[in-house]
Amino acid sequence: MSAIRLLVLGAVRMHGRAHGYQVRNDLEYWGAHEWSNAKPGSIYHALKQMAKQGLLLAHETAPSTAGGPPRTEYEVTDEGLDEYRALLRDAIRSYDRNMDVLSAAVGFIVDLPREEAVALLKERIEGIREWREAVTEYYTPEEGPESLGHIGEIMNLWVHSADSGAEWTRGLIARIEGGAYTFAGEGDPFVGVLAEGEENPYATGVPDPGDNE
Amino acid sequence: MSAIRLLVLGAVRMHGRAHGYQVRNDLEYWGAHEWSNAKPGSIYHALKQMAKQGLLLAHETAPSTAGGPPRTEYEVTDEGLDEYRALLRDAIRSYDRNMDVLSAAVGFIVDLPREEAVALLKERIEGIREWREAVTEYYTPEEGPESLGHIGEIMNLWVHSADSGAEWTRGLIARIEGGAYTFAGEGDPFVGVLAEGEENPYATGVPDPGDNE
DNA sequence: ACCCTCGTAGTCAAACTTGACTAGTAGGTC
DNA sequence: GACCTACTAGTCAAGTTTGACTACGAGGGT
Repeated sequence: MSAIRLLVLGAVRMHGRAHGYQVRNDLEYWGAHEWSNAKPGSIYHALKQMAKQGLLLAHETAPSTAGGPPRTEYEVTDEGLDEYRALLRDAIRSYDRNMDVLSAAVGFIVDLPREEAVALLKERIEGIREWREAVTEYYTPEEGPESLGHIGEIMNLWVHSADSGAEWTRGLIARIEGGAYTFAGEGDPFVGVLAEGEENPYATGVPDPGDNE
Repeated sequence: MSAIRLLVLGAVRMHGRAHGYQVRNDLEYWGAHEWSNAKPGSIYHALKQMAKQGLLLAHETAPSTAGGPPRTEYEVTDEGLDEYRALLRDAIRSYDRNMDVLSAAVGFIVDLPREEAVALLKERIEGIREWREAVTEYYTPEEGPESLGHIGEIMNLWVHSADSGAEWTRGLIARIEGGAYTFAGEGDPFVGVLAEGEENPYATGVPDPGDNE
């Protein structure tokens, strides 16, 4: 599962009502193009698809205030809200070796109560531990680890990265338990979207962090 | 870019001539289903696509030795070999935040001369360093890092993971420079595919390393 | 003889992703 | 006043990925 649905649902929800271009700008503001496949086509596709599935409600709107083609505005339905929360919880809880989903979820984590966030992160650590154990046991041949040759380096890479992920998760838990950030039901929520007309302070023109692909 | 083309080219090349099911088995043997999108559909699609592009040569074959539908065997063309090497070098050199490509490349790294492997890995470290610098500088707001709120945790996650990737890379360089493994032109290459009829010692039946998605 | 399962080899439709393209308005400038 | 660029908002075809499905034969049980 890619992160795009979670990102789009989260963005629309923060606005209450948003059109595709607004979502696009928010994702750029969040830097999501750096760590997820949040390209225009994917965003518009996700909006239409989720509208078809009843997760979003589409409103046709007049041809826009300042130039350009007519736009469609979307609102999250009750069903969409359930889906959003399910995706969010799943993304935090489960270790799936692709960080885009986790990154998106971290951006929305304050939508959960503080205790639940911590509990989910602890589930995550446990999942990493289990995964690590299964993999190291499974890929340890009887003739000793050397019989794998350089192939063992692949497992080494994955285990290394799992350990690093667990360490980061433990750090985040500590900060959250230490009272950092404002979670659900703790007062004014953090505002993470651009208001209509507001410009992205991190927008293009700044040296691109070098996609050396 | 996904890892599937590199994996498929590499698998076919190791056999000299292989049909889709063989490639499929090799990838399972390598554990690629754990760390890449190597599903049957993707593999057969990649084979057909690369045949159409002239990277592979397709041979229609008699309806198989032991049951089942007729199969198509593939061979890597000269053009395909160039592509294979280009993909391999690129995958090692460039930091693209998705480990499946790197994992695949590590599996084939001994196809390169030892010095080149080390040089490419050093390029990789340099790329990570540049990426890290650009990102930390870019996403540090003037009002101090606290103004980002919990959003800063996303950057924290990515930087943490980049550092971990660099550390792993340094470790691998050290092992290679220390003489580990057998590289191109250093004698009998490591055999990493299943012979016809050979069974996968790591095959299913073993507890699945828990895809908690 | 019949059924059931397993292994072999692959196809296919539906969904998703990508990158290039369209189309309209505003604003500057020569 | 004609042209050029930038911004707004989105569409589209081509390519890729997914997960479920097909079809065939061998082997074993009853």
